[in-house]
Amino acid sequence: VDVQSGYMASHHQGGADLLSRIALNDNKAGMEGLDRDKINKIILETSKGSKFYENELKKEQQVNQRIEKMMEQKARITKEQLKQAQAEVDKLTCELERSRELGRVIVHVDMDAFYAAVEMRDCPELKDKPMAVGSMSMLSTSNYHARRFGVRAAMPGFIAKKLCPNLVIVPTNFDKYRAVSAQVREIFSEYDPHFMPMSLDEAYLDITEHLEQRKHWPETMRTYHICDAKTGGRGPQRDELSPVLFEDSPSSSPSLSGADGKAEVFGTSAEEAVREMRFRIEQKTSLTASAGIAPNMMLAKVCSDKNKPNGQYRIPPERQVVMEFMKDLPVRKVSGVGKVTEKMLAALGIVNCDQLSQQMALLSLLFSGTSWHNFLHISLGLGSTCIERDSERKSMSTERTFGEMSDAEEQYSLCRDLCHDLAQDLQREGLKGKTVTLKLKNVKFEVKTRAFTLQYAVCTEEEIFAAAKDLLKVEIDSVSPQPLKLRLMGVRVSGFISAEDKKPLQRSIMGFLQKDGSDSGSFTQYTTSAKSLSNTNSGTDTTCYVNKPAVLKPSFKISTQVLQFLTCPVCNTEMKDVNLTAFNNHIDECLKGSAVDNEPTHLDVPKEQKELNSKPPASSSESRALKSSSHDPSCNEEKPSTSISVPLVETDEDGDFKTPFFSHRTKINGKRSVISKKKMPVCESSSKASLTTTHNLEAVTEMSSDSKGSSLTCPVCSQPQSTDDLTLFNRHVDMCLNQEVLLEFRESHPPVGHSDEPALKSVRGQCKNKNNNQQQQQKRIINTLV
DNA sequence: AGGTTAAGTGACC
DNA sequence: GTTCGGTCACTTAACCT
Repeated sequence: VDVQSGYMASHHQGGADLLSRIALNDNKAGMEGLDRDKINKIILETSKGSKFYENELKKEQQVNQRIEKMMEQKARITKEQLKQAQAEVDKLTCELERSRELGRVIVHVDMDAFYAAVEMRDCPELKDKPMAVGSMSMLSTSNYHARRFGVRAAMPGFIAKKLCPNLVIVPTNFDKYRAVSAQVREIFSEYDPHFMPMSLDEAYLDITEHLEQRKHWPETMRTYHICDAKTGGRGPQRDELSPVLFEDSPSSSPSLSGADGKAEVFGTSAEEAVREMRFRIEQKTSLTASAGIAPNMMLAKVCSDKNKPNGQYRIPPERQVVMEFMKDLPVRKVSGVGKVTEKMLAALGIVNCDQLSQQMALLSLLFSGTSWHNFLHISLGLGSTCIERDSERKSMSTERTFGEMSDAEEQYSLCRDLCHDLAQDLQREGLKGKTVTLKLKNVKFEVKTRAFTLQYAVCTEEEIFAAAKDLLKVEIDSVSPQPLKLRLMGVRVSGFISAEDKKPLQRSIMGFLQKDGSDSGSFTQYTTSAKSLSNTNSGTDTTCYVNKPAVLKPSFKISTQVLQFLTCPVCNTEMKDVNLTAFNNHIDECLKGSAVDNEPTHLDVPKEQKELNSKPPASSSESRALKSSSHDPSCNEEKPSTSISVPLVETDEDGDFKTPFFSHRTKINGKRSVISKKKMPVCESSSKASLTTTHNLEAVTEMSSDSKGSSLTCPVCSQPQSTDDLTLFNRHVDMCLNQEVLLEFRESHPPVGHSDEPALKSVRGQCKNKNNNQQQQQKRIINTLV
């Protein structure tokens, strides 16, 4: 009879409830009115006894224990506490209410069953068959026909086959999805040049400005013609307008008779603009999309699901309507509330958002600040109202699942492969990180992560492997003489040196180069790897490299600004009209080259510059990349401001799978703005990050500077500096450099990163301030390297 | 007080 | 017969200094 009822109910259901994480999740569109019991029975029978199933049971019990703890905690809450909590909640509610923003028109667009729809479009035979995209072990998505059988995304193919023996499973074809995605994004950018893609098939738009202008548009600008199969250009024979998603799928353009040449005029309202956008998407790609229109992202996201597929829904910007909408909304529908949160809330008798708002005081006592603040936002129908697309990537990883692997040699070998792949990805984006994490999943599906934070940022295969291998060794040793029986291994690098950390170094080098010291702040260095640079004159790799560094990931903007008459501090060559990136590259190369005993290649900057300026190579893949980039709205903000045409291309291998994900929730809590606005005071950032000039210098610098930054030692003259002020310190370093001590410095400190033992010396120099544990690990790594 | 580490949740398909 | 993914961000809790 009270809030406990939900919990009690689940307790008494016994077995059935124990499987809440295995049972069919019919949260998604197209899954209504299914015979859940029958489907769940099949899923259960197929899963039962498997290692996966056993592990899910274990996790389920862990969640149940969490809930029990929570209930105990709840029992200890006094009326007094509750009252006080309520006051706090009320106060915050007031503030939030005061700052409620209803003025923006936010749209969330989501392609319907995207991968499946693409495959159906390109293979008409699939049209009226239940099909899914993926493999026997995992499905990415399914068409609506298959959903009727309970087949859905994230379901293993073999179970799907049990549910639907006639299911056709098509392997994924990401290149195709990326291409279609690019088409769709072109349309998005016309309604909001700053739209935020969340994945290949999904994006948020702020169409407030568009609507403002649209009001004054003549009808001709809002008129779109239906294109038939011949004039459509895109796509194969289209006997129908779009793939059949659902038998009763609403026709997307009811006013069209289907006759060629017919046109439709769209109105000026938000609904009409979005309907127009969806119409154009369908015309262009033969695929349908659904959309939600609301005053904030959280609501827009919920709305886009409401009339899926091929529909849209709008919440007008009125508080009353918003609250009315939220009242009956199940919490699970909100992005960020997953099955565990759902279950925890259900234990407290909270299923919909109305109940959520009723229990806020209690929740504030049971959950962490961030959690209950998030709940409060949801219960008030609040969400982020500004769409920021830029944000810095926090980590990069790669992992692989495979058949049982017990042989240690094989495991090390795989580990190296992973490091190799990861290093490539990191270098493609010019990232270096300090923390290396190894992820292992054994044959019982138990996941372990083991991390180690180095004193310096790394990005090469050797460096990453040196750490990862060691972490792996510890795990292997811990179970020996039994072997580790793995089914997955992954490697991650995080703790990237941030743009803020890099800036002072640019100031430093700019101060060195331009004695007046004007400007500088806007430059962000592109840290390249010694490895990729060493290939500079060795063929395809080079061209690729030169043309690709402009991958537009948030943390990484290349300055293409032209600086006139730069003089290389190493070889003294004067370079004209070189952008900073090329210049940095040159210096790296020079430093390396002179240490390795000058190969002539590293001085070949004019050639590199020529390549930068010249037309892109004719290689088909690259011209494709260029073409798409010229339309890619993501390039907008970072367009080069100069005559040098460095193509700004999104990585064409990883595309949006690596688009950083930020839920509305993150933003609500203010974290996002904190992150993006945060300007770390220079003094607080660790010394090494701030005083490096290029990454080649960086490692050397670390050797001589104390890891905790209590005293700073000049990397050039090796004299400890009395100041803690990094600006002053940088100035000193600049001066030192100016005095051409550099040459001497270079001879006594051969740059690292080119030999077989990367950064070994810098590791050695760093151990002092570490605790024992880390010291030991560090030593192990050193041994490994040696 | 703040960084690291480990584990888990949630998101996308 | 066998078979349950890959990538990223965030939170939390425990631990360490």
